[in-house]
Amino acid sequence: MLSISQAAKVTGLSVKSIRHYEQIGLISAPPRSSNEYRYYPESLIKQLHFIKSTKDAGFNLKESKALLNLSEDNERSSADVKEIALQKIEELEARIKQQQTLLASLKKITKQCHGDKTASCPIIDAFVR
Amino acid sequence: MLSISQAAKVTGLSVKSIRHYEQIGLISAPPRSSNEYRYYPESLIKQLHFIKSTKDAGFNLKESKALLNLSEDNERSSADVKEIALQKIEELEARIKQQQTLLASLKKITKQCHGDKTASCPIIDAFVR
DNA sequence: GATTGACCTTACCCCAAGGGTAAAGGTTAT
DNA sequence: ATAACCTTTACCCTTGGGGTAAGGTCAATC
Repeated sequence: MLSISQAAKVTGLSVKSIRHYEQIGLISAPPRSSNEYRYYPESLIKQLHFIKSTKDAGFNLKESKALLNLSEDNERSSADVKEIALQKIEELEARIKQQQTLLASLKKITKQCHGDKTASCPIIDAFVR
Repeated sequence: MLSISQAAKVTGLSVKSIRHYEQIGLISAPPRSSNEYRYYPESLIKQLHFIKSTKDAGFNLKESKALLNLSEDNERSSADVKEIALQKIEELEARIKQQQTLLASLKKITKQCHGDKTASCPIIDAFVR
């Protein structure tokens, strides 16, 4: 049974995050020792590992929760999992595309700026219209 | 002199945003009529337009503030403006790159999932480790 | 036995950039 | 006068925690 700081260390999460996940019901409350300290059995450590992985993969906590539920559901169909993943892929693609558009236009106007001591500035001009 | 909803309409901002910008000191407080309604002179409308443009270009409010200050500073050097823009470009490039990495690995593991009625799922497996 | 440092607890405020809603009051047109 | 719409302040909500305070606990050293 690991203490919360040990759980944080092995999972790569912060102590604060772990408490937070408990508070929002992402993981269930761990058992407490007589001094009210939280202690994490293997099953919870595994869940925390799982959440860390999904977070690293770009999912938010709500999605992590859904994935965690599916991971523990023996009756699941992989189609349900794949749907969540495909949705995230679409979302990522859209976000990337939008940022690429922003980047391109910002680069374009920035290139035209001399970047010297004079006040004349095409970047500012682009925003003034 | 435009009312706040008229100001919102012409700038493309929301009423809520305009009040928010005032509250955080991004724009100065507009004059009020005897009934305490805010009224926006041309100068403020121009500032709001400017902020909308910078926001659309991907800058956050703090950066918008800095750019707005520079836009009104006759003593500015375009180098200062360009520095902010270049910084944002770097930031965008880094974010895009990171998301592309995420996207690539997510696509890779997702492709391996059959997405059928069986429980077997390489996506879940990737998160369990 | 006492102290020290590291750990734990709850509870509160904070970030960005507003959205939503309520309660109250003002304006405009019919 | 009444409806429809506008404005005001004020408060709570969002995401994913970070920071900090005040207090309790534990293990080790003196």
